[in-house]
Amino acid sequence: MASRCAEPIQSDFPIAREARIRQNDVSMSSSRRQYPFHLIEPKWQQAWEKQQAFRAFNPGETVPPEHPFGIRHGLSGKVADAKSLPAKYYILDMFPYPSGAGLHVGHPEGYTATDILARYRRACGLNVLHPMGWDSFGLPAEQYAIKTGQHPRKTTETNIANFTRQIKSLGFSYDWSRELATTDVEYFKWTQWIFLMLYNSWFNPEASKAEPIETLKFPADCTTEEKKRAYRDSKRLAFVSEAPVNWCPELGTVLANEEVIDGKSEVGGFPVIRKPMRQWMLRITSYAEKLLADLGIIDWSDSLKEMQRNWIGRSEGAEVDFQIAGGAEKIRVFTTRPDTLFGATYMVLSPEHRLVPQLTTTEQKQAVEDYKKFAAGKSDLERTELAKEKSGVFTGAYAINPVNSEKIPIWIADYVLASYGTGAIMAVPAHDERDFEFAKKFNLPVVQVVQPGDAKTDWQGFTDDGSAINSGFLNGLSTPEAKKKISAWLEEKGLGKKTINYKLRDWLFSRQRYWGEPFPIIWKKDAAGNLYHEALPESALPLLPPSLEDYKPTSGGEPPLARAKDWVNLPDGSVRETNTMPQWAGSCWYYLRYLDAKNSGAFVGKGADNYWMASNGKAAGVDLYVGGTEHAVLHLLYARFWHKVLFDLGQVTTPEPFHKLVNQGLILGEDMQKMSKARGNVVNPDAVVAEYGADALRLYEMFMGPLQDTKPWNTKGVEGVYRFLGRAWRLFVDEKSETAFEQAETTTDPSKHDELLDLILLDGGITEMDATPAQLKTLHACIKKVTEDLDGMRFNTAISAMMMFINEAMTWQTKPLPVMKTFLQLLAPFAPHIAEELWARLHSTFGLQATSLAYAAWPKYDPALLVESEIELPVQVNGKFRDTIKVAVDADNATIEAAAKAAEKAQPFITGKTIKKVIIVPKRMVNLIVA
RNA sequence: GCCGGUGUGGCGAAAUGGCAGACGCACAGGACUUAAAAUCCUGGGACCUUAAAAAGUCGUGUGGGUUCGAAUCCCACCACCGGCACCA
Repeated sequence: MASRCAEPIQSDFPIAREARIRQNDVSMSSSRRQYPFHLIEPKWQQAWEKQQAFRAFNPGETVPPEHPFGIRHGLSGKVADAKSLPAKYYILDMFPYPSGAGLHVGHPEGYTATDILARYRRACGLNVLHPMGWDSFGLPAEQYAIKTGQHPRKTTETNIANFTRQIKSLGFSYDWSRELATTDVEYFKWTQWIFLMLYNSWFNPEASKAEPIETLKFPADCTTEEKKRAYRDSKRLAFVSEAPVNWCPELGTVLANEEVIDGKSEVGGFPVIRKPMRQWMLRITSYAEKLLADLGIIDWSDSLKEMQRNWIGRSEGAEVDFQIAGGAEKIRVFTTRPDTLFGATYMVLSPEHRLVPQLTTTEQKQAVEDYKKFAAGKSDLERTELAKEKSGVFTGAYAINPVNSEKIPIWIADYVLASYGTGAIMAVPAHDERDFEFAKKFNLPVVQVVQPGDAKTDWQGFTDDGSAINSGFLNGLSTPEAKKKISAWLEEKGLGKKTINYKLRDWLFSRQRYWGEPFPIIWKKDAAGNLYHEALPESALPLLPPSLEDYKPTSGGEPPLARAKDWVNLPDGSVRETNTMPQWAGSCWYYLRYLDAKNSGAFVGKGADNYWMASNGKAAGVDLYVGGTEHAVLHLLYARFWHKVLFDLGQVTTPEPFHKLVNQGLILGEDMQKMSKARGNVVNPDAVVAEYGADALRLYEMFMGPLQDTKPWNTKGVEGVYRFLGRAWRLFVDEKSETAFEQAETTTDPSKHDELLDLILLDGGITEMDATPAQLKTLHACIKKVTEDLDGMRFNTAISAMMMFINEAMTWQTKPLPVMKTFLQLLAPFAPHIAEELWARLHSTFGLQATSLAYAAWPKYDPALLVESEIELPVQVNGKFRDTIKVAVDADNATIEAAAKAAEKAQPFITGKTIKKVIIVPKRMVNLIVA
């Protein structure tokens, strides 16, 4: 605090002057720091960086002399092999997109949680890999380039520099030597390389895995080179498809299904329309079954697994062929209810179905054409909005129901999707809500074929299981039995077979953008003048994008890359692919690159993959992955898919990338609304760090509540944990160090900081005396709670345990050195700067050798110290709490019963009554049951 | 509509079958101070009673159930949040 006036005041004038000065003092002292975090935090951040304290070592790498990891584990020089290293722990954050807006308080929430655990596991003796990087391709930098002409790389670099500064100011223990950006040439070279792996592979259904394209056998009719090429191209995991895609005019690009929400783009919320285009697709549908099944071997939340399950959307049923009346063709439908076949009174094809033109009768031709136009013109958004009202037209044609030879009309309607199943359905209006609605609107017949178990239930629109009626040889069978019988019957007659369908669609993988990875693909013409594609050789990688003056799509609607004529057109007449990959490409495998970030010969070295991804006894893959829930069906599904392809091709050793995954909850603004610029409720971490320090921000974000929960920000809450840190500081530091504080407050010269810190002295109450049993008990209770809570990721309650320790320790006259040291170890993962500072001071003051707290072995609690000789037991009468009694911890039931019956406050409730029963739960409570 | 989650003081929360509300915020009172800030101490779910307390009653979204005993387990309902949504 600034000096108080000790001199007697002499005259009126100086009084006024003094008052003015004091007023200044007030405003200054209101921002008086609890402790000099502004000196401590940069100091330790620099120390860690200089020491490379958090560098993780791969087998074969060299541990520098004096490195704290080497000291802890007795390692120096070259690490011979994985066996000479301690067990690994790979803890990963979802890397951020470095936006121009900078870090948001939501980022440090997950990052702090992982940092605490990384530091904890390091203290426990594990070799911890904790990396950070940048998901730096993406639209905003490109849009800025279109507006200003500034190259997206420039914008990206500026933003990365800002993110780096912000993240480093929070003291996270990342291994920065492994930093990567998806826009690095040396990184996206390998993204392109993995694309070539996909391109050069096919999914062998017999082996149920991806294999090199060379293993694909050609069918007999593939006689020419052209036919063989076409056959191969139809089987590749990366293939070209001319199909209706999600086109977003506003963004000027196509989007994947996962990027379209309610008919609008996930980014920006712009309308999306269906448009047929030639696009690159990845055959993720081949992996639907594995992606579903392997959810069983990973430790993710049920809700997240459920989201992926729903997205994959597996459903079991049968395909059934319907003969067209008077025609040669058959229409194949998919149904999950083959047992209702007798109730199929009409059929519906999607308007785009390939048989529609040929089976439409002349009379209906105009109506069908008009309807097709109407349906095609609808945007996805309109389709959803109009979903309530069914529409469709009759084709004039009929089909034959194979079970009863009935002639049933064939309609087209847009409630039948071309892209699911076979694009055609048999309609059973009695037992399907949509068919029922359609039948009502167009007066089509409804035939009941399932009897509900409960006679009171209306059979119209009854979609549950029941028993079959009006169904010939199925009559009387329960729905599951009927399904089995009809499936067998269909297979026997060659009319159909059991099938599994998925909602999951192949992944639309190309974008009409500049700021993404170019495809390593060129297009050529064959003798007949048909275009075909060819991959560039690995030696041509990285394929760099051309430099452009203008980043807009061409006036002809071609992607921006098409503007670079010299780049597109090759001397031999072939042309380059001008689409680029989506932002997801880079994020699909970054966790693998961290394992071996500098490898120039492979996307990841075998040894590195083996060591970091191998099972650590419990799990294989990334041990813990923390990030937001917004990637549930995007990044997390795509990355699993790529990983499985790489696994099948022998490129990685684990079938799943992320063993345990935790979603941190959203942080809302103080007004309980989602933080947004428009609402003006965004909290800037820089401002919080400037006012309270990084340790306080970290601690507050963890103290707010459970990591997974959504919770509102409250600046007063930051002050609360900040005060706690201040109390911790004052527990260690002599109050006479005030002078140094005051100077530290006013000094802006950083070269004075060390000097000022040297003036701060330890509290005289800290001694080398032995701790009292009570002190040991307080400490060990805290060790136990913090350790268990860290294992369970319950950071909020771990912090409250440390608060209790501090509250108790503040009453101590003497503070035993070992107790104080151990407490700092518990605090270190949460608030590493203050803990390191006090740790170093304790050691130097007592003439001890200090190694970085970051690698000090995690303390163990001694259960013997926590044993109570006497315990308090609640006494209940008829289940209601009445009193507590004190008994010896090992008291027998008779003693407890006697004590309970004698409990003073229980007397009014038991005197004059008979005790029928006594329930004693050892060490928990006594319940007296009276009549 | 379907799937998943959540519901506890003025607020963030704790307790996962055994003393509801730990820890923190906000608030109130006190100490220190000429004063304030900071710090330290004390208090606190509601109701009833009281000078004050003690005692008592009620209390974890609502209604029922299981149990000696329920915030916790079961059934039904309500509200909010997230996801999916014509997927046959």
